[in-house]
Amino acid sequence: MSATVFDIAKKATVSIATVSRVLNNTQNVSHERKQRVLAAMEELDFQPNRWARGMAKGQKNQQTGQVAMMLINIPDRIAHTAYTMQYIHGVQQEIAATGRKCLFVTWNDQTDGDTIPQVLLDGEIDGVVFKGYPYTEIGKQWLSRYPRIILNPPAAPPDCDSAMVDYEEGAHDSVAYLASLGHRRIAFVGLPSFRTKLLGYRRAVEELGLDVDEGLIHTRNISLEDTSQELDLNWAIENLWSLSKPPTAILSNDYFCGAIYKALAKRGLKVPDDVSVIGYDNEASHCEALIPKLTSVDIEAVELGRLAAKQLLDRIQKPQERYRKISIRGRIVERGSVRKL
Amino acid sequence: MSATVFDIAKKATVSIATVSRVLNNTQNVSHERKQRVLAAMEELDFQPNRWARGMAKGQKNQQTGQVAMMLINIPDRIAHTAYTMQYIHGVQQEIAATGRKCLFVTWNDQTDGDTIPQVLLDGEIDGVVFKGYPYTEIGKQWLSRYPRIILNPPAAPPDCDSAMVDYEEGAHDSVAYLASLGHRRIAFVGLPSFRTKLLGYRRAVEELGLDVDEGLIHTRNISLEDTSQELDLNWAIENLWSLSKPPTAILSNDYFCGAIYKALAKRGLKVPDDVSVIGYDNEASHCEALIPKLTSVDIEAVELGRLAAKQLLDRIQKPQERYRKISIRGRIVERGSVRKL
DNA sequence: GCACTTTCTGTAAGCCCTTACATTTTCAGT
DNA sequence: ACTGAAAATGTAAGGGCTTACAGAAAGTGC
Repeated sequence: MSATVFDIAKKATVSIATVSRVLNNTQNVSHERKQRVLAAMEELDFQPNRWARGMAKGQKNQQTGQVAMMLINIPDRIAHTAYTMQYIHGVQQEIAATGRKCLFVTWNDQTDGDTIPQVLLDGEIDGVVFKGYPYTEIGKQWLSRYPRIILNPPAAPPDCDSAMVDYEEGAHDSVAYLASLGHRRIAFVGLPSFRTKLLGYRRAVEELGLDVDEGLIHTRNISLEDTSQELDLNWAIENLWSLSKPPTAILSNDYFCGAIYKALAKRGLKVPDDVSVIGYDNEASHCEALIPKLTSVDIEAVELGRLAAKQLLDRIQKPQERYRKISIRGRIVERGSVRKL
Repeated sequence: MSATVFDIAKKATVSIATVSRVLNNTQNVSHERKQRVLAAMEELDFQPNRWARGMAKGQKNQQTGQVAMMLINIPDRIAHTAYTMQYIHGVQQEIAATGRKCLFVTWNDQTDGDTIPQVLLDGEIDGVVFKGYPYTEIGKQWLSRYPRIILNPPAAPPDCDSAMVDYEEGAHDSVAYLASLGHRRIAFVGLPSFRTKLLGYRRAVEELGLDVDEGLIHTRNISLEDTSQELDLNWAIENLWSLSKPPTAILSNDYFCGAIYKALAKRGLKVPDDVSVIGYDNEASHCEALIPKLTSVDIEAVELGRLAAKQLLDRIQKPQERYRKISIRGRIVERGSVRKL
């Protein structure tokens, strides 16, 4: 049996109210009595019962002070990356900064079936920042009971806040960056799903009066499988270099740049001497493994996590306001794959 | 104001005891009344107040059902990596599997000063899995109040459980693996701090009767700074190839292998045709960025996290038992940097 | 129908705090 | 020394639930 306020009060010969006041530092208590109480607490190893506290605080404290960071149906391949870690870290930092706590939850319909995470079930959270979606109806329902914000979905959902990576501006900025170094013919290599990036690319090319040439744009379902990927990118590079005027720089994704380097090397082209290459995502260990190290657009995942958490906290206060879509502009991290023309 | 048992009782015209019995399914309640109660709950959207419940249940329920996963004084460079993510994921999985919840906490003496994380302060956790140490005395004290386990410290501390990556076996296994492919002269390149790995290396070399040659072992304070690192590893490779019989394989760390590839290339040596290279840590995006992709020893971080959490849960049950040091053997992930001799 | 067991149900006490309100003490200003 | 305000302290009322205990209803065997 652990000590209660009564035990402390008796030991320190004060009233329970005084004990409580010392405990919460709410009102003036004479120095001498305070010491007595503190001493008694120390001696009896007093641990206030948190349920009793919660109960006594009553309505005023309906918030649990806990927020969940959820990874929903994220395959390990994606979950186990630096930027997922960054998201989580950002979220946690912001939550901790307000004295709240961050629960980390993974939820996988494949493995868990219809099991709803315990956290949602017993409602010990005020809201959730999540990445990915639940597949099941029942899962969606449970999630929708809480104030929430989704991290970087392909498209902002209509029924909650979202925090997006601004791929358009990122692509725009990297084109502008290359242009500022004198590049006029910039290739775009990516998947057809890179629509937003392509938008940014086109806008920048137009704004800056660079060479417009559809031949410079290669979007194709590049295989994620290694060997085919190399073939795909080889093909892309061959096409680019069969243009009457080949590009002097290539815009792509970190993930493809290894194969791009290789394809360029095959044609005897050196990075960055002959061609500048700029990636996207700034997956550090990837970029730094390449030789030369890859210049890339950082998506600012930590900051995005922080903003998302901040927005969630706002949302918890004001459940009624219109849903917001916040987005964040990336930042170019210079390494060794781009040179001045 | 949300509904209470009284409201339900009134609505269903039963006593609060009956409501409670339905809620907890503890005693027989006639079918008819049970239905009435259930209906009333549904209608009033009854959510039992968890503080009141905790309070009423009293002692029987002293566990909070929450466990913290803490990153203490881990610099971002290390925190934002795939394997940190894997640790966390493993810990979370195991904790969730027992119906508990996982709090994610970062704690940084540099930025936070003497601030103790809220989680420790209000004791809403049953234990903690942590990576890194608090620097301050007061921090250590707070941490030591809880059942805990440390993830992969340089050395197992005497005052808590620890979960270690078995670098010795990992190094041993990779030597054995190379030996099984016909390699007899295997170089070891790393930092002086790679003592455990070196132990495994030597043991394997001896066990398997491979060439013993101190010249094959290069431990030196390789710089973490890019350009110097290249110089350091260049120097290592030069030394190795100035031996009368150079190695046919190199054992190192993922992080150094980029520069090792480059140094080898400089001497006209191709990986894996002329030299096999095997890394350590299996940082996927790093290994896969290299060309050829790097074969590496996976530290099984997810599994280690899981084991650590499991051990912690045990520890919480049996606080008195001797501290344990659990360790886990890695697994070689084959990619393209090793070939049969 | 009676005595007795078994099953249900209700009353009320208690879990351990916080805090409104009442009371006592302290202290400045006269 | 006396007054009134400010500071310190204490008393007691909950807060929403569980559960021991007692009492009512239903079921059993004769």
